[in-house]
Amino acid sequence: MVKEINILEEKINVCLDHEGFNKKPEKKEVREISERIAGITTSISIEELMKNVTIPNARSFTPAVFNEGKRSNQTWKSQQVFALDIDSGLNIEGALKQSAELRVEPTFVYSTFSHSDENHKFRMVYVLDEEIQDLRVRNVIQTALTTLFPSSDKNANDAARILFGGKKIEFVKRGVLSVPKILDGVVQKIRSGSNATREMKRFCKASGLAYFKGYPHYKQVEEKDLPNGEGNTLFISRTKNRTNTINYYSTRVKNSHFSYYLVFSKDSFQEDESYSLEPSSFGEPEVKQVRNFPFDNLQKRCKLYREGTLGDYWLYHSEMFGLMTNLLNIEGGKSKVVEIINSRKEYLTKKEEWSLMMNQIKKMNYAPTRCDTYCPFVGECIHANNMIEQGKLPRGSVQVLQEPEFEEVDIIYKKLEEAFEEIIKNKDQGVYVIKAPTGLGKTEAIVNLAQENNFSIALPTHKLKDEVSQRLNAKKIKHIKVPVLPLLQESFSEKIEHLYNIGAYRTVNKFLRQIANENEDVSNFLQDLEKVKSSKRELLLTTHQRAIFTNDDSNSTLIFDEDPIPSLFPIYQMKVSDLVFAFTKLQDNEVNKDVIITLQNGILNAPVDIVQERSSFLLPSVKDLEQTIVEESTVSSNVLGFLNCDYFIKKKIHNTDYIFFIQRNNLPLTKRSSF
DNA sequence: GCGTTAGTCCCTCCAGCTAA
DNA sequence: TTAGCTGGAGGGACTAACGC
Repeated sequence: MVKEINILEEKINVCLDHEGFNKKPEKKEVREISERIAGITTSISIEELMKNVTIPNARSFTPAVFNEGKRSNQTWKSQQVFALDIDSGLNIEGALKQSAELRVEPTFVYSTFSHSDENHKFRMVYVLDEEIQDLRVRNVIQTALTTLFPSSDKNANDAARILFGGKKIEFVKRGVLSVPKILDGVVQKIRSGSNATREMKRFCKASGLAYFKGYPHYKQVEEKDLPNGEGNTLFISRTKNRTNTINYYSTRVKNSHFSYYLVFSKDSFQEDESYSLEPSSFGEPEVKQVRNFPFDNLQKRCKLYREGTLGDYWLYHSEMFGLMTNLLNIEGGKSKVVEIINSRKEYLTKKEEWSLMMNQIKKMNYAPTRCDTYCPFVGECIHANNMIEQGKLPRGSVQVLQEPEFEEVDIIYKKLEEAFEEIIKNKDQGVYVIKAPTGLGKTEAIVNLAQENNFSIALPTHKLKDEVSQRLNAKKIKHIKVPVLPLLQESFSEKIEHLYNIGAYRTVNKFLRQIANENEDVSNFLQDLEKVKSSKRELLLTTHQRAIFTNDDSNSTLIFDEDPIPSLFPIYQMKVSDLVFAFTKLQDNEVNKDVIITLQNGILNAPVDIVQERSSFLLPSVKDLEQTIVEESTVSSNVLGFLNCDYFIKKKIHNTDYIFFIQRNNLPLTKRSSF
């Protein structure tokens, strides 16, 4: 929930006289006020200022504060309050109506002593969201305000001006203005009037701002997009460098206090005020439009865009601005903006204003506005940085959906050890899963746990198994480990590899027993394996594969170090032609012939890219088939694995049909597994 | 008022480059 | 290796300005 603050309670610095009047001060009194007022710098709330400058107090004040206690344009120090005197040509209602149209509304208005119902004479007081400390910027603001209200008194614009008290407060608005907002109002007013180019140049000359592509050169940007360096012609206002800021919130979302910069004409800082109307020497970086933008995606993912284009949601000025800065940076986005403008007939009155805004955004290369600075639905969706990224994430970029939560490594490690302890103590059978970040020290925790407990540790590879074995030895922890298949002569290893490839694991064991008689290494391997199988309540190191495929009763608890999912659900692929070839061999066996033919047709007729169920009722006895396939040396694919799978998918890669399938291996049912 | 011209917007296609 | 990105060319649709 956005917290609304009472702007009127915010304090500002002015020089406020201590003497009140019930009429305009006489010349002598004015001289006295003038001499003393610069020394009376006062920090006062807007509300108190309103009370102090009207009857019964009606004190005089200067919007500026001064150095050395001396009131002059040279000793001007800073200013947050600006005022316009209207003595003729405009009544209060008319002035307020114009202010509202241009979105440059005064914070309060008070009538002066010579005000009457027939002749409105009043002062419009504008409070800014920051204290201005650069005289050039102060002059820009004052010129902007007098441009917005040409009927205002031209003689009351100097920096050191004293403003007398008045009759009463005629209007209050709980709001403050920013420098870019005032300039936006000026641009809107000039652009919608006649002879816009001439008037824009005239304003630039009067304010000292550089003229850039038909506009005064100023831009509201995010901190990161601010130009580098600050020269004589460049004024940069960084949010963090501002003083006495008033953090206001609009009725919707936080959108105050953007950074901005102003570019002054080459000579405007010089004493003689000479002005060059050459185009601004400070160029705006060219921004390339995003191409191939999927507007469909944006339609699905962005409520503001969706409801905006359909006309379901009434867009406020700042929201339309935000939408435009995003869409106009996309190729084809202009049409979408036009679509939005035409989506509601009520927008017709705003058409011209929005068209001007569109031109300004394009000319000044406004960057896409961030969602969280203007979107009313920002809390309702998981959104990217801005609307463009919401529709299309550029290659190589990352969208952070949720900030990670960090915790001390030591604390997490302790939690990990406690989790292991709990599993070991808990005697209930089942699978326990521990999700811990990489590098936390899971293996270390397991090794520590092994000091006082017996269980089986399954590691992904023999290499890692040996590493853990070394760590256990270093801590003098007794353990046994499953042996590694010894290096065999080429003919043997080729045969074993072939058997593994076709999925004939049972036959591998059978074959090893056969050659054990002539090969001592294999004999030792089998003996070691037997020892492991018959061990009871000893710390055992094994591999994921061995742990899944071997039924031993060495320990009741099995801990998988690292994720065993790749071993539990291995993915295989093979050419359809290999499978069909294997099936033709299997058809020689009369018992399964019909089943195999049906299975083969199922695969050949399966559509590509769609997951297919491998009908389980067609399953022949894999055990019987293993012998047939093993005997057929020309079959080299994992046919047995396929006959064990539940689902497969056919894919066409470079005009060749492939079958992909996932095999499902079960965790040992008699153990408590944890990983 | 009408036809011509210039400019804008935006789409498609192509070729070459490059991040993943 | 490959999909995504970029720059550039070309062209259709539309609009504004201009000349007659």
